[in-house]
Amino acid sequence: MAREAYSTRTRQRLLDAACKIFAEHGFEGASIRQIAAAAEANIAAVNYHFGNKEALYKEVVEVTFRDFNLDFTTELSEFDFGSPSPEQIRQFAKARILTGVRAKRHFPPRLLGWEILAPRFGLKAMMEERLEATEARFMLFLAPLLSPALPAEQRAIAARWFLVATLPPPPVALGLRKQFGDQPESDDLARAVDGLASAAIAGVTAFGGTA
Amino acid sequence: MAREAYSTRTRQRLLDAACKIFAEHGFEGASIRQIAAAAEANIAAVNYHFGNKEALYKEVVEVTFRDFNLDFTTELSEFDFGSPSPEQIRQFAKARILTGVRAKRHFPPRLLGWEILAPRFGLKAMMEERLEATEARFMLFLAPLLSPALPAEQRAIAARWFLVATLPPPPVALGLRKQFGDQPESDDLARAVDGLASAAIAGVTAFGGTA
DNA sequence: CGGCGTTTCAAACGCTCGTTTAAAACAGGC
DNA sequence: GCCTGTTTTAAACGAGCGTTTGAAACGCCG
Repeated sequence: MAREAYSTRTRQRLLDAACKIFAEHGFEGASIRQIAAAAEANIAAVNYHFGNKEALYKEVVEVTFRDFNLDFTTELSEFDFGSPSPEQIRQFAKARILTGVRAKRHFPPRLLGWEILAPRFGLKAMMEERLEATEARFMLFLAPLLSPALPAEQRAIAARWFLVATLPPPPVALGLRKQFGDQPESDDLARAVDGLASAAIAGVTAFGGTA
Repeated sequence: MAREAYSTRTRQRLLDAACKIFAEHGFEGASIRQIAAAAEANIAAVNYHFGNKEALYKEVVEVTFRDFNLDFTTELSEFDFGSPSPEQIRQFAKARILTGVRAKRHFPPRLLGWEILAPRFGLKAMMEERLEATEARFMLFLAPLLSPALPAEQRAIAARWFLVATLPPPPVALGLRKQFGDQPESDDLARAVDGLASAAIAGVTAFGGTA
């Protein structure tokens, strides 16, 4: 019992350190030694608790994305899919943006960034699977904003665009954090998030048009 | 003369291969041996022609970003800064999007992605410097679209957002390329680019608002 | 053809990486 | 207080990395 707690504490320290360092440097750039040092553990502890570097990385991706609700299943489940109102979509957008900006500890967008640039170990398939699984539901959710005349393949692009636009990429998220990082509840931050949500919604609404 | 051509040909092969492989795997993930093999050259050739891996990488970033007009100085220079029309901004957005989608050979957005995630060797400073140098001009350029009531710091976010929105990130660019990669001049691609431009413009226009 | 810089090449260097090993330190049950 | 299984540790291993070396191959000029 106490023994287990003793052991799992080391394991947890390693996992926490790995989340931070993998997000920061990517899979290739992070080293076992670096992670072990940050966790104040022995180098061999990683292999003892996780098997190898790859398994550790997989677990890091798993918990990071789970914390981030990357497949946004839980986010979407709160909304009415029968007839979502624009206001609901707006709430979804704001929640998604805020998650990205607030996620300080592990900085999931960074890890996601590495995965997008260089998907590893079948994680690409895993992510695509998740995205496809929720894409159909998401299209229903987004439908009220899209012009009815929009062809199907353009709808797909619009949906992906909206997801990207509401997942603040590093240049934007970093800028926001630099401005508001110390006051995560400030009105200014809320206004900025509001602005981003407006932009995303207006953008996806205008997607089909030309003028 | 012919000797020089002989030598520079090897150098060029190395540079081409390096552009491709660095964009694909990043700095850490790419190896000199891999690059040399792709260029059908000896491993030592890299050090002979470029000094070391870091110098090669710097040159790769230099030429890739130059080709991509990353600082968009040349792009912007074609426009009227006194009183740019919305149509000019639209042209700028479309040109920027198309550049990202069409850039097949070295896939500059990928290299940019690596640099954003893990800036190296002072390139971060270089990029920030370039961006800051043109940011003021760009704000002037973008002014007609922004609500006059928008505070300064929100303008900065809006501008950055617009740049990101018109630089298709891998999920969007790859989707477009998968759909239209084999027909880079098709009407469908033009329509998709038009849609993206509309989205970016509508987004940045709506940035300040709340409804 | 012979001498001379330039360019290429195979081999080796030192280093760091992920991983393994075997012994030490630990906690709990008898 | 010893025995047992679990966890931690220092040390070493082989592999791959970026880089260096010294000689071979090359193209050119007198």
